[in-house]
Amino acid sequence: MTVLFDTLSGRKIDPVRPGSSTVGIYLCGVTVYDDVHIGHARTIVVFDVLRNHLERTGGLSVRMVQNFTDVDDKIIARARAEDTTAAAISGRYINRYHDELNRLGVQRADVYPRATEHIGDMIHFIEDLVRKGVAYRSENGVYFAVSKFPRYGALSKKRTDDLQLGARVEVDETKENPLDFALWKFASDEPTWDSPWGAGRPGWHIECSAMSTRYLGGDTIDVHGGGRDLIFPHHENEIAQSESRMDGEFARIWMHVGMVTIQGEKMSKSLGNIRTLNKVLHDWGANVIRLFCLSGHYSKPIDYSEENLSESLARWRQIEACSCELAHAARKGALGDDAYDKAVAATDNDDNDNDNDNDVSDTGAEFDWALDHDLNTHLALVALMRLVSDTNNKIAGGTLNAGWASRAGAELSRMTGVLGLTIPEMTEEYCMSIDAIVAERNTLRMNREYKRADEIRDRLAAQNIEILDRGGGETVWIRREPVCGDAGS
RNA sequence: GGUAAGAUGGCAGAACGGUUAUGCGUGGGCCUGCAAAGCCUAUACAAGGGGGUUCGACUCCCUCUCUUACCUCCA
Repeated sequence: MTVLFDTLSGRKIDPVRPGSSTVGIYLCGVTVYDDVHIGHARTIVVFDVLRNHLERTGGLSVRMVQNFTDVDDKIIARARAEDTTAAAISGRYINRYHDELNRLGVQRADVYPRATEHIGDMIHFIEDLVRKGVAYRSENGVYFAVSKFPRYGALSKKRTDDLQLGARVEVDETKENPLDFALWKFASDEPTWDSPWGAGRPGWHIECSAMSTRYLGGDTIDVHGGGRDLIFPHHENEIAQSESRMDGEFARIWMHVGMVTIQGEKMSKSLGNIRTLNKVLHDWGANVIRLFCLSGHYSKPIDYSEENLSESLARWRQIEACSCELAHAARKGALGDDAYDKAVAATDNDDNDNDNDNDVSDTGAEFDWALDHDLNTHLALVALMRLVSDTNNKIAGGTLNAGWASRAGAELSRMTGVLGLTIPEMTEEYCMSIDAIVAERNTLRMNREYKRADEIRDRLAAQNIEILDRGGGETVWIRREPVCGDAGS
């Protein structure tokens, strides 16, 4: 059973309802007026892993909905600045979003609803709220009356009194209460939509309430999440408006992902410390970024730094090497190297003979256990790395046999699959061609023609193939994913 | 000013009321034609300060200090 920490109740809750085999997840996506950055990416990667874990390990069917906010003052401002339309701006960034997240290895959501395509739903939603007497029309728009929702502040653990005292915003005198938030804003400049109250645009929060209702069955959502910074006011307001309308619980679990920081400070436009996903992807590659995003618990901040990324790179290098080692051992077994396996079996008997098989499944269980417990990816990574180091131990001890290699190989690819890491596929032909070159080099080495042997090694290195010479004339090669490394970020 | 979260060994970062986290780094060794990778071994008094609860606390409670986030758009 998987449990996730719910921000609202402070408890760990099973995202799966009793008797159900499906989980509905709504992830608050991005406002598409600029490039996606590593902070957005972390949130999305976390939810991607959650989804993989529920689907692959839990055998559940996950419905993933992620919105695009494509109507917003910033989009409009940007459109003006570029002398184009808001739709052109949002379209451009949505395309980039898909392209970059695809490169990051993120599985596509089932639906990507856009605010502008659901104006009708939002209007109906607001009408219901007005009818219920929790929303009112004023000079500048239609507002939600926070005073009509006693639980307001429950998610962000704020009392409405405190909020009023601390308000730094300029108070809009036309509102009944400074905390009231806009459901519909009157506007005359494009883009606008007609509504029963007048032409204008929807407020920000209403889109998520309307679209999550539409795409996740209209009942209580299983998991609703996003970045920590959305807790207030965005999610708080969503709860207020949605629960006022449906008279029930809006979401069973509120899951919030910590910020990505730069030297301890939140990444933000105003500080000018944004690292775009595009750039980071170019510098480190998808696997290293994902390992970085998963290196700490999702609820805590992680610091984007050269050191931290390098550590993730080192981890990735080990995983890569392990995968090639296992493939190598499995190939050798497949070729019927009986003498080899027998020799290994003999060695195996010396120490704790048959606990080898258990090691693999134990490590797999440890991995699953970690993810089951509030998606503890850090601990899951520890399990993954243990499989790597167990393999290395066997290699060093000369006890790596084909059977273990194939089991460990399968487990490794299962784990990396859940984490969304991609080890490049290698065709049989490719492996054989590299094997042939390696054999040629080994012949040269036996003849002490080291200079020519080193040339071959260099040539392979240029193709990102690393050569590991082992005793007994055995050589293993490892395919490396090229990574630029971060040049002085 | 209000609210919340957090302070773990050189760095990163978990779990847990009593047992080695783990990884990176660093020293030494093994392996190699040389490398690289890996293995072995060593290294770390670890728990922000002060109280308390307990047979026993890094883990629970109080307090102080500091950090970050949120209170405006924000993943």
